[in-house]
Amino acid sequence: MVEKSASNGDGAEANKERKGLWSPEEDDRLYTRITRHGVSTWSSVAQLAGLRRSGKSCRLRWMNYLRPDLKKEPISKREEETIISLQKSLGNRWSVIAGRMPGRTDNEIKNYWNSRIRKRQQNTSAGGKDGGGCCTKQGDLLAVAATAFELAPAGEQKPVCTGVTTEAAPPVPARFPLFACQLLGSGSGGGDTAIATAGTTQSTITHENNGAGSESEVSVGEDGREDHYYYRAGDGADMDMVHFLSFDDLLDYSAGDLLVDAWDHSEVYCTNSRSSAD
DNA sequence: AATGGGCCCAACCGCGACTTT
DNA sequence: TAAAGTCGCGGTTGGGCCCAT
Repeated sequence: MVEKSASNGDGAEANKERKGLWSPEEDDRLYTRITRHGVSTWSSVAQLAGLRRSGKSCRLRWMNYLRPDLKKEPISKREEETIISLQKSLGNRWSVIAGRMPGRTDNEIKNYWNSRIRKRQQNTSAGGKDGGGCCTKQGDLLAVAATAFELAPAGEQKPVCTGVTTEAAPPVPARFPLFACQLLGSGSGGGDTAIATAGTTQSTITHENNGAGSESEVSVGEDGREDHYYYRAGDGADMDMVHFLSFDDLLDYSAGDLLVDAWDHSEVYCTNSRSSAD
């Protein structure tokens, strides 16, 4: 870093903006100022706290280190899986990813990604191809669900489903970053599951009840109404257009409406007037 | 014990978006 | 409407730690 010592010399240097690592005294000043008086603008915080730091630097220090709600423990395996799945669907939108992971900062996640996951994936991609895009295997779906469950802030981790049929499948979290659905179309589509992350336009659909565990390309798009997406099977697939909703929408339902298996959402659709077919 | 390389992570930089004047 | 100020984001840098040699 630019400088290591907390205290500079006097004179001209005294008015110069400080850079580099923060001293405990600076941390204390900033923390005290913000917890007592809040933030109007970051540049004023720097001034009023008596810090020779830019507002930008103060903001960064607070957001990445001093904020009381930050988790101090290392990123867990499940959190890592969350990062991987969210990065797949959202790209390098670290602040959005961090928003889904309470207690974690964008900088922390970005660093973690750059220093560990990306390198690991680079190594493994030398061997086998990672198809990219969305999850295509039931195991992946469950893994994503498991990690997503961890996303929910403690107060929101209310199990909303019963009758989970597989030990690996957790309850649907209160806030789930993904879209998921069970096809309602007639014929063999009825037992299919689909999952896609918000904002994606392509995914795959996994057939479970036609015996083969095969997959079809599907497209995801908005049907013109708010928070309302459709799934359309690709060429050759034997299913109709279906509606599905984000798990965030599940918050709109009373507990009684949500007594569904994590991977059997048909009841949700049945009770969701907004998602009825046109 | 010395040293060189790799890794981690705190912090800076540049830029675009947004807000205020 | 334009300019200035501010914020927030993603990319990058570089110091320090750890470990193998």
